[in-house]
Parts: sequence; structure tokens; C-alpha cells
Amino acid sequence: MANKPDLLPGTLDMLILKTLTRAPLHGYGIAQAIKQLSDEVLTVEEGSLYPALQRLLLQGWVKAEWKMTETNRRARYYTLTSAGRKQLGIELSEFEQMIAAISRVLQNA
Amino acid sequence: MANKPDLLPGTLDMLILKTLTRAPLHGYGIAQAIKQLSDEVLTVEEGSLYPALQRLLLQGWVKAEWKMTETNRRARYYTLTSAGRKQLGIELSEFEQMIAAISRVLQNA
DNA sequence: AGCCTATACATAGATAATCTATATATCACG
DNA sequence: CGTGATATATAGATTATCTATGTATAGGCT
Repeated sequence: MANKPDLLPGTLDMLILKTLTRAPLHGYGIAQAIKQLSDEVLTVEEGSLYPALQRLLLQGWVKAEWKMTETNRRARYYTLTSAGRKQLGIELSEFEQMIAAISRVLQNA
Repeated sequence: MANKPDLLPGTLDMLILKTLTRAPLHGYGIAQAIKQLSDEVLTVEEGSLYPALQRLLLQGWVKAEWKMTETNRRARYYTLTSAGRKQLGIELSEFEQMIAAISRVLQNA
């Protein structure tokens, strides 16, 4: 990481998959959603976002389709696959386990 | 990271500093403390631990002293400095802010 | 005596995830 | 006609973690 990360490393894939649970979104929209839902605390840089989406495609956790946006711009829409939905479940439970473990250390040390 | 990290990346320094708030500890003891307090969920590998301690020394957040353990082995004891205590405060609040932001995304996406 | 496990520190090199910086292109607005 | 927002993408740097390895000693077991 260059200086202070805008994200907790290791959580980006989970956040992306989560934003796709309601409806397909394009990359730019995913980044906006994460920023807005987090009240501007989390920022997904392009250099993190697009490589992450490539990873997710390669793993088969999302699929992509070129479409036009409402404002008539070309964009690549990502849809969660069933494998992706399963993966999200795994990542969510691992994350919660980690956070719970960290909390125990922080409370008892 | 090689495969699945044993830690959430970016949280190790905070965890180490926290384990030193009660009393000085040596490296091996820090790793044990984190493991035990987290109910074996978090494991600090030596290859992560010792470089992290060097970083903390360089930053002036801990100081080190060679001593003998209770079982008569030589070990390097680390003590939190006042700058380290301040840094811990910063890292704790940043971490909590991150977790809160992630939770908002996970709940509202 | 010899062996193994746990304790204790340390470094080299691999891997991976993030960042910064750059590039392209189009739309809407002033 | 320029600027800002929308939209995608890649190259390269930085950094944090891991795996693997090496050293050394204490204590217990056979």
C-alpha cells in the first residue's frame, strides 16, 4: 500500500460481491455505492477496483456484460453468479470471525 | 499474502501495541498472547512478527531490551513508549471507523 | 548419550493486495 | 471550447503478509 489505505486490505472482494446482491452494477457504480453506503469513509480507487473485478471474473464469482447506462454510456455490468453468492457467504463469515477475534484481543489485552 | 492470511492485513501493529499496554513482553510472548486471547483464531507467523517489531522500533513506538525470561532464556523485551501509546489510540479509532463503515455497506447493500 | 519438543530470535524471498499515475473516450454544461 | 463527471483499463511502486530456512538453548524422555 502506498500510504494509508482507503480500505481494510482483504475486504474489497467481499464489499464488491455484497453490492451486487441486489442488482447488477457497473464498476463505476460499484465504487460509488461503496463510497456512499460507507458515508464517504471507504474509497475504492480505480487501480484497485478494476483488477479486483478481473479477479472475480476469473474466479467465476461474477459475470460481465457490456450494456448502455441510463444516461446512454457504454459500461460493463457485473452480475453475481451462484458461486459468487456462495463465496460471499464464506467471506462474510470469515470476516466476522476475524473481527470477533480481534475484538477479544483488544478487550482483554 | 501466500494463501489465506492468519490475520486481517493492516491490523498486526495495532494488535502488538495493544498486547504491550499491560506489561512488556518478548516477541514470542506477544505471538502467544495474540493467539490465546483470540481463541486460536489469529496466528502471528514469525516472518510477520519480527519484521513488524523492527518497524515499531524504527517508528519509536516501542523500545527493546535484552533480558532473561522466567525460565532463564535470553529474550528481547518490548515496552510501549508514550508515542506508541498515542499511535495505538490512532490505530484503534481508525480501525473502529473502518469496521463501522464496512458494516454499513454490508447491512445496506 | 541422543533425540525431540518448545522456546526464542532473525532474515531471505515469494506472493498478493493495495496504491499512484497514466491513458483513452464520451457526455453535459457553461 | 474547455472542464468536470462518467466510464474502463493497465503499468509500476509500495507494502504487508506468508513460507521456508537458519541459529541456539532448555528440558524431558529413552
